[in-house]
Amino acid sequence: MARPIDPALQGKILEAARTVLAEHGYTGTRMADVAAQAGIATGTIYLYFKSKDALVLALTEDLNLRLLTAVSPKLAQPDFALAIADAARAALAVCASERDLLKLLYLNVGLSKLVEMTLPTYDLLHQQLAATLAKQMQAGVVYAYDPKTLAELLIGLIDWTAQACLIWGDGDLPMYEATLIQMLQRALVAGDGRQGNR
Amino acid sequence: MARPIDPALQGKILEAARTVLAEHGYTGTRMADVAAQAGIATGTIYLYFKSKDALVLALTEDLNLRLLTAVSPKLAQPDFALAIADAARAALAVCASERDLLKLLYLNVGLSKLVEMTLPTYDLLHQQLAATLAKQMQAGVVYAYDPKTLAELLIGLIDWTAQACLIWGDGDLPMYEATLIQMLQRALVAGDGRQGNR
Amino acid sequence: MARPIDPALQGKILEAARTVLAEHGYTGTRMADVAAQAGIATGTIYLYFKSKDALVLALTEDLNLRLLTAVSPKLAQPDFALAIADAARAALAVCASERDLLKLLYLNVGLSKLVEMTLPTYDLLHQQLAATLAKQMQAGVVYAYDPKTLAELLIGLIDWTAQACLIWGDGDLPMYEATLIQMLQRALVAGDGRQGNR
Amino acid sequence: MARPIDPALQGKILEAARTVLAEHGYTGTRMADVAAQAGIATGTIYLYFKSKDALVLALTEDLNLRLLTAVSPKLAQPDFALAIADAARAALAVCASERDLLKLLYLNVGLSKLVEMTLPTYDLLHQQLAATLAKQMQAGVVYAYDPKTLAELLIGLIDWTAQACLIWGDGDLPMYEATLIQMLQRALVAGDGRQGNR
DNA sequence: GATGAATGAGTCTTCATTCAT
DNA sequence: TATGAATGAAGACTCATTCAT
Repeated sequence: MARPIDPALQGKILEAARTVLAEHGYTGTRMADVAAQAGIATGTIYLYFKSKDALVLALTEDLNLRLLTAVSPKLAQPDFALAIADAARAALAVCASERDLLKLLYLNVGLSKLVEMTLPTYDLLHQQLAATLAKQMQAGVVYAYDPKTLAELLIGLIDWTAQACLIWGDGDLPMYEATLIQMLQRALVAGDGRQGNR
Repeated sequence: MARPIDPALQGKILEAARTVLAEHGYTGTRMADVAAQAGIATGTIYLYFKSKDALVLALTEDLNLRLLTAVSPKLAQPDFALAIADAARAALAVCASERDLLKLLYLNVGLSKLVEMTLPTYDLLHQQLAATLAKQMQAGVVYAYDPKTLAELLIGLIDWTAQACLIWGDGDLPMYEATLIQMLQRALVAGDGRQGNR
Repeated sequence: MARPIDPALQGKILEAARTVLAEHGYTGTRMADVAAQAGIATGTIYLYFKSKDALVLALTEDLNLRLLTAVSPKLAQPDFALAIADAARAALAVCASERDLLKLLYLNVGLSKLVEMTLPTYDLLHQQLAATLAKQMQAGVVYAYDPKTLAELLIGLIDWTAQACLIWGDGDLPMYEATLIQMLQRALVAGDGRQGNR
Repeated sequence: MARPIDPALQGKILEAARTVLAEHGYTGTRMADVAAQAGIATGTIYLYFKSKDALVLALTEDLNLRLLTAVSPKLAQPDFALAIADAARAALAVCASERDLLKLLYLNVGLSKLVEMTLPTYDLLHQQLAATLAKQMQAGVVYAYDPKTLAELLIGLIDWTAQACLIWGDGDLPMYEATLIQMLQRALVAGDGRQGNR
């Protein structure tokens, strides 16, 4: 047997891609650059990723997965006001730790493909959030909205907050975080359900 | 390009660019295609726009200007709850009428330049909204937030709503509109400040 | 590759190469495909053949050898008119049985190398034919020509017939065969030397 | 109006292509080389030819056309034995004058496309020859053969002669020519129809 | 001003070949 | 000996931009 295919190398390539893409953007990044950054030959990339697009797509899925993993458990908390706050913080934290990637994906992509394929992890997050919201609405904790639409807007709001702060803004995360969480709690939590949890 | 030779032709080019870009995306659009769509020669475009990027940028500014024009007067209303609702509706209406353009700008652009240059009309809108919010906070109508951060998040939320509904979603604008406006009013309007606004 | 380690495997590779080459042509065939067809690893091919070109060349030699083996005894017959007919038939039969290979070698090769290296088996056939013709000319059986030139043209004519019938044509071998043999006999056999050629 | 498309340039490109291809073969020729040889930019070639293959194909058609033009009038002569001789000589002369091109097309092409598309000029020649042969058969001048098959084999024989002499051989055209013409006349012309035409 | 032919830099991807295992 | 992952050179083609007319 020759060298077995190296799972670590895939990660290495993703890492290299992230670095170079963050620096030069999608169009500005050459596969050769990624290879060089990863310390491998150009052709090797194609053993792990079908194309440049596929490589970037994998990066996107990776980010979505991290978000899902971070946010999901927070949402499960019984105290919903707290759940909102924690989930928002968790999401922003992931985004902050992946600022470069975020910057790339939201600004430089230009992958029309990205649009057409619904990313599975995004859907998972959306469904979970909608379900949680629906339950809390029935419990009277959350104002009555259309759960699916609301879930969509909430994800977008958090997403945007991350962008506004980390991409265009000054990175003053606490300020954005506080504003976001207050907005969310007031917009969602009915009655006196919210007691000044920061 | 500075002083357009023929303003009508410039408009024609912008219109053509919008059509082709909406169809094929930024990368997929060739200047020759735009020229063909406009019924002119390729080189002529360069008499009106310095580059492909400049052309797309002009399109963006155009959209932003329409948004500013539509939203600005609504915000000036004395009843803030109403102002919010009207402004949101106006913004969504503009986006809906420019669905093609919106789709392009948010998904296919990939203009790294876009990031670096702050769009003047965006700033105008942002400042006006922040000022309005600040005033209403002092008046006790709006909860206390950081006005600039809040303005940013609100713009993003509306922006996202437009995208979620018109780009990814099913275009069921009333549903999204209602959800958005309720969220905004609950998140912003303090006390009993909101009375049965539609 | 010099002294094949495993002759059976070498044959297996040749067989696989023929199959894949016939299907996809020279340029369209990847060494990996040949390996897959042979059920071995890519690198293994290089233990038996120095390069892709060498592999194809070996295939060519193989065909030439078969032709030589089939045609040679026929030419040795005393009745020259019969010899011609039999030799032509034998050559066409070999070609017909190797149609795939023929197709490849004549159409898709593109090996500039092929030109520069005189194929030894081709030379053998050519020399034998020229010698036979010279002898028959001296015996007055065959018209006077330049033996070597004539031999060359005859080989070419037979070769072409095979191509015309099997590659471009409809494969109606009997028709081509009859036409070819009549042509050959009339062009070659002097006087009434030809009796009852089939 | 900008520069009008230049028909002369197309010829210039073909000429350049022929030169470079004859020197380096199909695979060995880069479009950039052709452009350089023609004194133009690489991209310009693509204004006149869709692809590398199309360029080579055009060259082939060109050669076929020259052959047709040269051979066609010769075949129309009343004295068929003379017609054969003249046609063969004309064909060989064209091939000789295009030796480089011939060399390329027959040896280095590897264009599977070439096979699949029946070249129209080839068909023309084939049909004309078959018709002439059929007429002469009815007149008793030519032995009875299947006209279409015979036409095919004759073209091939001439073609091969050109190759054998000009590509692989020593270029001693008169010898090949004489051998070819004698073969043709003996194979075709019935009775005493042939009187010592050289 | 308008034209559109010409430019030519730029890069993704393939695949024959190698070599560590 | 066999493997097949890794290599990396190589090139056709595109298309934004220019400029001669």
